[in-house]
Amino acid sequence: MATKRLPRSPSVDTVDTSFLETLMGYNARRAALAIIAIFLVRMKEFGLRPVDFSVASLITHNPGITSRQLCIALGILPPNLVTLVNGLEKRGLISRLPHPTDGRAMGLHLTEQGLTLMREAEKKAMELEKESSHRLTAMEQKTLMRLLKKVYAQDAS
Amino acid sequence: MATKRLPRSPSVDTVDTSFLETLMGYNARRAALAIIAIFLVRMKEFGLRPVDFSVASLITHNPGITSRQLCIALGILPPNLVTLVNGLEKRGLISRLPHPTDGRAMGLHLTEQGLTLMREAEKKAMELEKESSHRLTAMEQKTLMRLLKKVYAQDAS
DNA sequence: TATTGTTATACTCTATAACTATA
DNA sequence: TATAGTTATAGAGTATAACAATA
Repeated sequence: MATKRLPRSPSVDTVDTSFLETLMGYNARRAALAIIAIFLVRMKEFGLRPVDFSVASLITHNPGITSRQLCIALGILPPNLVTLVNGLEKRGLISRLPHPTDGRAMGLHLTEQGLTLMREAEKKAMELEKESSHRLTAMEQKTLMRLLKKVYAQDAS
Repeated sequence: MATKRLPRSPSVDTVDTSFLETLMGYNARRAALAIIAIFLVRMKEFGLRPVDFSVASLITHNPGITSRQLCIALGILPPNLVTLVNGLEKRGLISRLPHPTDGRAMGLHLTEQGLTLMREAEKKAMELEKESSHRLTAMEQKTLMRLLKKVYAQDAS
């Protein structure tokens, strides 16, 4: 067996991330994950992950919304929404009522228990805003919100 | 028109998403997903998903970087990075060389093939910027980038 | 004793095909 | 024929525990 000498690689002292930081996708993903990380911790008491919360919130503000409408609004695929809705129903937070005009569809509604929980959960979610963007001024927060909406506008993904 | 009968579940004509849209996390996630969706399609020719690209890009600009450094910089857990690095190595894009001072670590480097691919991939990634934020002015893009960095600054997640 | 890299593994998230009942 | 909801399932993504080699 011949002795094979491998070249040694120079070590990196501080990692240069400057190129990645020029990419909008990288920055948007990092920012979203940072905010979601806070959300996960603070909303744990309600047993609501970000998507559960989004679904429940849309039902809150759109009584009688259908699964299909939820899927389109949130970019969730129908098979994956089933699990989410079933979970909320099993916890007694929502109920399914027959749709007034479409016999295939079901209208989703909050129960009294669901309403009580969502009132608290949405209040907490609003409080989290301060924590999520505490490094930004009020004006910067408003600007960031507007620009983010502009980025994903017209998108149904 | 006949008399309207009170339905058990009123239907929703247009979905009201106004509350969710007041939340930074919701907007940030939607924006990030919209950009990533474009990335997935356009970078398919290179066989690089967002995380593969991030790993390969950091190796490009930090020759000799270790797995541990990659994990910290990108918020990836060590066991999950192994699969990513193995994939890049099996494709002949990167190679592992012994670390100059730490016998436990390996320095990661691009191969010639990897360098050729990453030059094209990073060029394409920069072109994607126009597509990702074409609804924003140059000034707005600069502002958005700055504010996003401010949101996730000091975060290692 | 602590750290780097790794294996094994489990759990969540996301995606596709196909079925049912209604339209 | 098309659509709403569902089932089953496969593939990504992400998490923890534990181990070998080295510091």
